[in-house]
Amino acid sequence: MSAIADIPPGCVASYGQIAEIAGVPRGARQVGYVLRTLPEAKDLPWHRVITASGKIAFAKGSDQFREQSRRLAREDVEVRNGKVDMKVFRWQPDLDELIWKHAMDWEEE
DNA sequence: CTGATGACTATAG
DNA sequence: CCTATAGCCATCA
Repeated sequence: MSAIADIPPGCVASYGQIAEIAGVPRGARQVGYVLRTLPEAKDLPWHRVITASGKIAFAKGSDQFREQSRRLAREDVEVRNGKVDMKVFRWQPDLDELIWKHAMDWEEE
């Protein structure tokens, strides 16, 4: 089970958050491990996974760092100085359903 | 089995 | 904001 695949475009989630959703309350490091040994052919949105403080988990300037920033920027996620504004881009699983619901309401009006 | 490692996190100074 | 510390836990040598 990879909760990572459920992260919608334009949002990010922390390693701990992913772990929790996946049913592993303290598996933040394991999530990192999984991503590290990730098969490329999976098409998993690994770039939407960042640290709890909103920072990209790579060293600024590294290839991976640039790759992730680029992918995020492309998903309309604003990356400033290697960090993402969690208050704005943090993914909240329930939010999906809410937005969906509201979308329905809007259509009715 | 034991100890080191790391795409982590929370807390304290 | 940054460093130090201490938990955390699957994987590996």
